[in-house]
Amino acid sequence: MLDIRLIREQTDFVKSRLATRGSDEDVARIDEVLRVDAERRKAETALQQLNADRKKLSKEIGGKRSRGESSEELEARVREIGDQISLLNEQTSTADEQQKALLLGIPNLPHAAAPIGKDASANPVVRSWGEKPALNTPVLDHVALGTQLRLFDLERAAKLSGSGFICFTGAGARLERALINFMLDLHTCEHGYLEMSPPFLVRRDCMIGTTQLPKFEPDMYGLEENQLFLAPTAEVPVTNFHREEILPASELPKKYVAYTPCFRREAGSAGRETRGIIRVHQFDKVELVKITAPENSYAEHESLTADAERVLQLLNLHYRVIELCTGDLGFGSAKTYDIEVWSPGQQAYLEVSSCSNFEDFQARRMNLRFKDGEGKNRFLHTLNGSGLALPRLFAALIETSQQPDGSIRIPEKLLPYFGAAEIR
RNA sequence: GGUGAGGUGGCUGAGUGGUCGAAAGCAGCGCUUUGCUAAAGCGCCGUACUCCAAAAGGGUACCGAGGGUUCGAAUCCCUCCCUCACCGCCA
Repeated sequence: MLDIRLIREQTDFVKSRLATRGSDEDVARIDEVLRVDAERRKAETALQQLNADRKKLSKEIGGKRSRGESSEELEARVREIGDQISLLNEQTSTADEQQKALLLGIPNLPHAAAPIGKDASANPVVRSWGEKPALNTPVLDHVALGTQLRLFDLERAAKLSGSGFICFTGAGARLERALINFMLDLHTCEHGYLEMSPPFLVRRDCMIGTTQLPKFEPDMYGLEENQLFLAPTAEVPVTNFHREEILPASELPKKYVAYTPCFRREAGSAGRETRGIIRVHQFDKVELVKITAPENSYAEHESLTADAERVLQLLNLHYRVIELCTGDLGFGSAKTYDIEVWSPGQQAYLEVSSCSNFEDFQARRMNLRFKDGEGKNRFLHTLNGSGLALPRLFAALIETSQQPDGSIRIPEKLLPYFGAAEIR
């Protein structure tokens, strides 16, 4: 959520930053929100005056009554004021709700240095690591490999839950578990994150806090009766863990890592990148979340991205890092790096992590603050990134590690977790 | 799921219709005095919104949330949420 004061006081700046995202609608919403804001404040000022009058007169009535004097005339006047108050009350709360709804629908301002561009084709490659493996056999993709070695069963999974679900089996299930444990250990023991195992079902307020709602409700799984949502990412429960809190500066930065399954409708993505286990309705992910003072958030963003990259380096998988241009940037993000691992089977880079700095955009929505050195309450900055998302990592890993005889060689770092050197 | 008890400021805890944004204590900050691994005294000490060109200074709202009664609600009524205890059920 953008600061209404910033919108009021630096309207042109806000508009020009928003315009880089490429949506005229967002820019138009600024005028709309300013109009409603002016209305709201006008009504509120009048309301406050009336409240003050009523308060004063009511006290006078109290005084008169205790002295045994008549207060009928005053009471009539206050009753009149009361009527006006309830009218204005409605006006202010309507304007207030309108303003809030508008603000919730306006995306974050891209960072000043963000590459300008219309869509994903304009995302610059920031760096790449390793090289595409030279596989001399006919290269199998993860679906062929997985089927052949019985690592997962997509057909039977469909029997359980429909298309877009995975059921890992045997060595595949074990490899999934090994990867999760490997990543959790890496981030907790070497990168200093605190492990968390949060609920997967979260309340509506949390989904608003981390910007999944209200705008992206069609993409979420919800449980109508009790107003809970299946978290599409651990970002939601973990970031909201401190919602509505004022953290002491001494406790910053907060660094959390959590493994959770993630649930996404992926509405409208049918047929796009849907082969095998690349885009599914439920997948596992290890997520990194940081809550920091504003001064440090960009440094923390770099190190968070590096922490996620480390997973691929240790597994010896070729990847590249791209920065999202203004037109491709997520709704709440000011700056995002995507980490893309190389998939030999698809001859393409697959996104396995998206590392974002939301600045205070989420913190405002969840009223997440800290006490700074001067004792003032200020909004924190929140960041997150996958570290990493599993199915795609799984796919790239087995494709990269395939041997001429059709077996898969397990990377050295995974041996303690997997317990065998190969899958055949 | 049932029954009961509760939800007040950073914490503890008063307050059952009128000068209560809220006593008191603790913690915190500042000053004074004495002086030494501390004590005493005094003062300050919530958040949000809003008015004013700004500062100074006003104002309004907030006692779990939302409604209602009333001239006036922390205080009375209703609904909901949460916490605790006991019972039931249960991985």
